[in-house]
Amino acid sequence: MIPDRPLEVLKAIVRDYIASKEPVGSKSLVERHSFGVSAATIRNDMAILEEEELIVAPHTSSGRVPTDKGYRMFVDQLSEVKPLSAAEKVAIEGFLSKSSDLDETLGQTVRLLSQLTNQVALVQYPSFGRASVRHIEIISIDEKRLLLMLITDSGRIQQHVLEIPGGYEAGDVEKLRNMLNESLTGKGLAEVSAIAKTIAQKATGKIKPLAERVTPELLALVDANSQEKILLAGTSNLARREDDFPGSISPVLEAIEEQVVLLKLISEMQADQHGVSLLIGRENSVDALSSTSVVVSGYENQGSEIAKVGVIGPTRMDYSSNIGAVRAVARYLTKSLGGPQ
Amino acid sequence: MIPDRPLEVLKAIVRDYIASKEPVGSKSLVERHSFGVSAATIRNDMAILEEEELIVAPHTSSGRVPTDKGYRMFVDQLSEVKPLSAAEKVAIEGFLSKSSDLDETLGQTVRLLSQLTNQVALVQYPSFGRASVRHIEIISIDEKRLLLMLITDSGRIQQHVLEIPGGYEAGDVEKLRNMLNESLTGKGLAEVSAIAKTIAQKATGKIKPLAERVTPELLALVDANSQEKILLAGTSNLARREDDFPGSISPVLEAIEEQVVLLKLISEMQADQHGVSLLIGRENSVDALSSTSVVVSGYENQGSEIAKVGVIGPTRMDYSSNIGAVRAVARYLTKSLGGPQ
DNA sequence: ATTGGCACTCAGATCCATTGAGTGCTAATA
DNA sequence: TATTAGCACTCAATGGATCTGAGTGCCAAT
Repeated sequence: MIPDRPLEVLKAIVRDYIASKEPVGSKSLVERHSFGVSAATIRNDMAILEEEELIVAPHTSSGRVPTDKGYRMFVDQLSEVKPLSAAEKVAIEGFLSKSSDLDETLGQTVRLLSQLTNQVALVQYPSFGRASVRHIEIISIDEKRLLLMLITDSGRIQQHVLEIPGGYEAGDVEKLRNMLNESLTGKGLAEVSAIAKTIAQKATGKIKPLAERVTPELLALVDANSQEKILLAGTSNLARREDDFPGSISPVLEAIEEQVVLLKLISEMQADQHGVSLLIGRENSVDALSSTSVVVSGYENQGSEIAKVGVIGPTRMDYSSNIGAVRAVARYLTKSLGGPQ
Repeated sequence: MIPDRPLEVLKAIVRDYIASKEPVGSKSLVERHSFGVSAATIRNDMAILEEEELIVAPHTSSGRVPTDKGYRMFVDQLSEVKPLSAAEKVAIEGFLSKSSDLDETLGQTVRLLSQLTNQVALVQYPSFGRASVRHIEIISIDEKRLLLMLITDSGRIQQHVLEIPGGYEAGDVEKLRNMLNESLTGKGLAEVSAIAKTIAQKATGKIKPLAERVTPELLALVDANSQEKILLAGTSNLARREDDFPGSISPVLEAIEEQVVLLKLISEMQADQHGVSLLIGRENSVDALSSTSVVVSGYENQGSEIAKVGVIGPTRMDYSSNIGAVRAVARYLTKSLGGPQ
């Protein structure tokens, strides 16, 4: 077990390094913090930390830098989540209380979070998993085109324009819509496929061709809905931290733009005691992201977690603040979504 | 007037510089191109070009680099638009022929264009200007909530969820929807405001409170619709060109993420003879973008230009290919949007 | 108008000495 | 046993000094 003072030293090293971006040495440590012991003692403590691979020296005889493991210990045991300032709280409330449209809300959330943290922010669209059909609508656009809409109880709205080469009759559309809603409203998206097919079969007379045209599209909508989607904001915040990335930022940006990769990453993350989950450096499996950390938290709609929000930035980030911000934004987002229910 | 050979030299300089990224000198010029004259002669020509501020020497006694003015002359008079390869054409067709949903189409377009050009691609959403109402729909979501939708003839769909604290009756909703559609379908968005207000006033009996609740939201939708919007893709392509930007790319990325700035920029651009319009370097008024060039083309729906697509990248870009790609994508996009009409 | 020749320039590479923050170790101390 | 002062040592970074070579501008000859 590592004694207390060395851990305090680790804490100081992480803080100083985050603040200064320079490897931190024993002398500057005793200057800035009042450990009540001499630099030589601190050096001994640092030797222990190095032994444990919590810190590392970029080159012989230079200051030390936290390792991923060091950061991990820092966030897990040594740091407290920094609560938001009053101003920040006001900003969040003002930002999120405006709209009841999901698209808008998520868009604002991600921008807000990126401003709050000065990192790249991301928000995942409510995922399909447990969602169910709230309503299906078919709207006439013109003589040969219909707009098919699927509204889920997570608030997500998916639509698709449908060509009906031979035209259609308003009454038929009406009937089909009623049929669909009667059998599908409240059903989980996973069940839609089977049910919709039986509807297409049961349909008779004039409605049949229409039903046969519409139901496959409906399934496509469900599919599209199940396609996970991520919103990003503040990419330039990452670029501003250029020198935190060995070589070039470009591969990092590429990886972040690759939604599939990101989705896989965050979907594997499980919240810890703070309600927040994070991956530090190489803890994530994406090579290009080996010098970034990801902080995410789940947000909920009607009491069940539906998706995640978070930030991604250099491992050398201010974990205390970022965890606080992500957690707060996730909470407000939950409130904002769950509120109108 | 500048004689012919110097212009040829300019052309060669631009090409070589784009390819090599190094300032190009007289010797390497005569080596790579067969001018049939000696390096000294080329030097004389270069002196003329420098006189005209078409090229410039980064430092005394080094090769030359094109100025913005030089690039401008290159694209206007010396280069031809490179036609797309067969493979690229196939890629475009395959990409764009899939979907009839505007959101999807634009999303695919912008990704396609960024892949084709290896630049940051952008597409502007159809702008409100000349759009008119195609259809208004009000859908019941649950007892206390309605979904209000506005569909414009440019294909844009805008929606908003509406709380009706006291609940509503289905029949009333139906009546209101019919009223709205009768008076508004086909009207320009600009006229909606006035008309909608008279509807709210004319409404009587039970419908009145509902109308008074819905019409302001409808106006808000029109407003939201008039809010220009840009889709971006391929930001990392810019990062990959890091060294084309003096200092840091970060301000460039910031400027590009700032939609308002970009919108202003591209909305002021008017297509030239190629159907393509471009701003080179400082020709645009945004300081952070002084070392980028913007290539855009308008795309159309039903014969009237509705918005722009294009790319943005370092001034040192391959204009011939990029102009070709942007033009082609704009055309295919027009076809893809206009087609189903 | 073109060219070979030549002196000149200057960014960038290479080399070298210096500096100083920081280390590890040891022997003395509390 | 834990701490400390002292000291030799390391090595990245800094700042000349020098060298190199691609490239220029100009001039006299063709």
